[in-house]
Amino acid sequence: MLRERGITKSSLGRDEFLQYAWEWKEKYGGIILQQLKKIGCSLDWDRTSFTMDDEYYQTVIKVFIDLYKKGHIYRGKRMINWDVRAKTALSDEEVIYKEVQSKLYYLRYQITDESGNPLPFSPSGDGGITIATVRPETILGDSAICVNPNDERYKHLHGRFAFVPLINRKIPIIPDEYVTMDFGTGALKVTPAHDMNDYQLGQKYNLEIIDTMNDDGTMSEAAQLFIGEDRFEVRKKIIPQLEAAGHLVKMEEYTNQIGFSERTDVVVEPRLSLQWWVSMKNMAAPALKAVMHEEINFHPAKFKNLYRHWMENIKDWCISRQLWWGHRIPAYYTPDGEFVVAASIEEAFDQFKIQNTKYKIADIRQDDDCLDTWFSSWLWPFEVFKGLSHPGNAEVKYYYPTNTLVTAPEIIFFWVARMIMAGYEYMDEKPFNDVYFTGIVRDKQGRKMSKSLGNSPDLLGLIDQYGADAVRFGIMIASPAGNDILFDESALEQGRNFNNKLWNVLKLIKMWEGRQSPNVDVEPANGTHHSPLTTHDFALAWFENRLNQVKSQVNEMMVQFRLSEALKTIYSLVWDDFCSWYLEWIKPGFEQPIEKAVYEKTLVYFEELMQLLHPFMPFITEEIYHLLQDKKDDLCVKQVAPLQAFDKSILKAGDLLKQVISALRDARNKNQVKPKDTIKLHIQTADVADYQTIENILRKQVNAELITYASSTVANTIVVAVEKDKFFIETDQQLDTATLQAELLKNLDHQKKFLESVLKKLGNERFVQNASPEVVDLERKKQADAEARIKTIEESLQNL
RNA sequence: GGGGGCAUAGCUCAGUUGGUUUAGAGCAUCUGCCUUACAAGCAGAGGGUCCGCGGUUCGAACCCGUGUGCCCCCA
Repeated sequence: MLRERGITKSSLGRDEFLQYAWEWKEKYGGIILQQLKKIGCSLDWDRTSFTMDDEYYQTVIKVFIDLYKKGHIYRGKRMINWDVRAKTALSDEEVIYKEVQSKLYYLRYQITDESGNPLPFSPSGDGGITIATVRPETILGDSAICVNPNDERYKHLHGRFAFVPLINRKIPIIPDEYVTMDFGTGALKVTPAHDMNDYQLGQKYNLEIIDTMNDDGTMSEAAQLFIGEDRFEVRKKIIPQLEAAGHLVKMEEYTNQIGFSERTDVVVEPRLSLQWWVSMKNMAAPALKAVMHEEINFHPAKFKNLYRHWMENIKDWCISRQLWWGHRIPAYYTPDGEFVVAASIEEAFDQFKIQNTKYKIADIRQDDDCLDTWFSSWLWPFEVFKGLSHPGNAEVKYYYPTNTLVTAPEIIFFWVARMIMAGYEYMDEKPFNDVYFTGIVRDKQGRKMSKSLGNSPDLLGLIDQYGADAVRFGIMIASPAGNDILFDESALEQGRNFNNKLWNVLKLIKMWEGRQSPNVDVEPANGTHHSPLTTHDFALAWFENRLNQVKSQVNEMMVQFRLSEALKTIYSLVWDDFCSWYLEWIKPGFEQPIEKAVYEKTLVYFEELMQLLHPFMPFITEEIYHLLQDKKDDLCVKQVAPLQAFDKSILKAGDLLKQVISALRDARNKNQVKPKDTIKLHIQTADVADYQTIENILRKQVNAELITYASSTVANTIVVAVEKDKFFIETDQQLDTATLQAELLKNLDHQKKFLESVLKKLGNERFVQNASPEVVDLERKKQADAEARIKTIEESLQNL
């Protein structure tokens, strides 16, 4: 926003900058809420909260002071990015990395022998070690030379010393795995004051930190040489001097990434500076325990490992940020650098007075830095209910600990871990029971969505294009907990198509609204007696049981946070079981009435399907729920009915029916029987009664004009074997016996191989002895079934 | 440099205590259908040494080891 208006941050004072920041917040902060509403998040929109709200802000400050008093907050040194022109620290976001053509200088240092005496130095002889650097001016701050301990070239030098060229300061040669053997010469100069990584090494080996630079980028007195001259001037000047003294071995062209200040475009200088820290060890202990002992459950659980590793090796938390927007650190300084921590400048001055300060309140200055954004966010689970500003209030008592945190795995340390710590520190209790980690959405190339890449999908645009429910569907179907999802619009298309399907179901059922017949008992062709209620008993009973079964499955999945699986299951229930099977089974003929009982049951089923689907697709399901019948209640608040038991035998019968229908359709297809051509179907089975109950369905589904029961083979027919039963398709079509035979042989081969594998298992004595009886029984059943199928197929082959 | 993860159909991915009729879905592909809810659809089909190797086990996509290739987080 500022950039658009041509304003730079440095041209503004702090107060003016904050004005702009608030303006931005008011304008854009609402956009994300708008998006959440549009995608159907079911939240209490009257109770949004912001960490910079007055009361929350004060709580953050209170917590800082509290932790400081407890001794958990302290000041310590840390490497930061320094802008030598603006003479200010930069946040990481303000550093712009550019690829730069540099030179890599190979410099040779004089070394000592084993007893620490200098070896004679010559540009090529034994008495030296060569390092490579792009910043030769920093050698004046060297504290050590480091080599990889496994590097044969330098093993003899471990424990010896080297001398910094030109100033001859004696520094140790140390071995550490940090050094890469194949970069440069394999020997690294260590300059703790001017390089992040070198600083770490310095800490590890307790090396001297020699700050050779002033805050304006000129050399300091500690450098001994070139004092007061600019770092880049020094780089130019030092090379000829090194060359003259025989230290310069060679120069190479080298491309590297260098950080530039966003504000002044000068090269950023890593610099040690005083920052604020929170010590973490004590707070981490209960937070680690909570997750390891499953008082707090991670979904998926694989993140427990990650969490444990981090918590066991936790480092102190640097909470100061060189920013203006945020919670300003409540530390106050006198001009000579003394400081106190206090809620206001007045309180700070009171503290200074106790220390008999010579300064006036006007001399006191507050810390310029702000707190890390997570230092406010970690209080969220309780302070959002004002649990710290108004301890023990009714809301925090009711809501805390909260149920489930939904968040991204990338902030498991930044946010999740710290909320848990803050929960135990300030509430003496965990902040939530479950943590659900969503996947990170990536683009088709697998890249993370980011503002700078500009590859984030335009959510509102996608909603316009596909609909909110379709977008929700597309994202949820593809994202099991904690796995990244590659954003692919084809999943949204699937969602859109599903919406379309649901509308069409509504359309179909609506067509039946004024077209019901009383329940009739259609006399079946063969005169067998059917139930007095309806000929659709089987379809109704089957779907009702199937619905109850899926409800149980979905319930189980939801409890375990397996959301994408739950959605897939519901999707398949609606599209396959309800639409492709059930509705086709009960659908009356053209302009025929539907039986009242069937119609009413169908309404109930469809409503229940909408309720099952509602959490995933709230808009369309709510709409259909109300369009279907006048309703006083809303799906979004409707309680879910208790789960009901289901009858497995009827589900099995349904599966068999589906299998028979598919097999017969396949046979029709393969024999080029046109969809419109009717067939005569002859069934050879031991269970005639079973087929009679589903005869009407079967006739409709395979377009048969007649179904009879045969006691033996029917000649000149297409033979289809399903389980132990045989089906003979009689048609006017010329039969292609070769194709039929090939099909049967293929099937026979498959069954035989299967039987073979089962027999091999059962023939293994150790299997029969060790496996559980149920498993062995199952194998025996597989054997019997396979043998029966083989017999059927063989008989069919003989008939050809 | 430290840590974590992934590898299953052409593509994107499911597959939870190792045994569920010798692996599932969507998309893509092929065949046949404009069949009065739906062509954004219907009915079918094909497609997989579950990354390589070794081990544990009566039994491994699943557990262990190892190799290879990718990804992420932290520094």
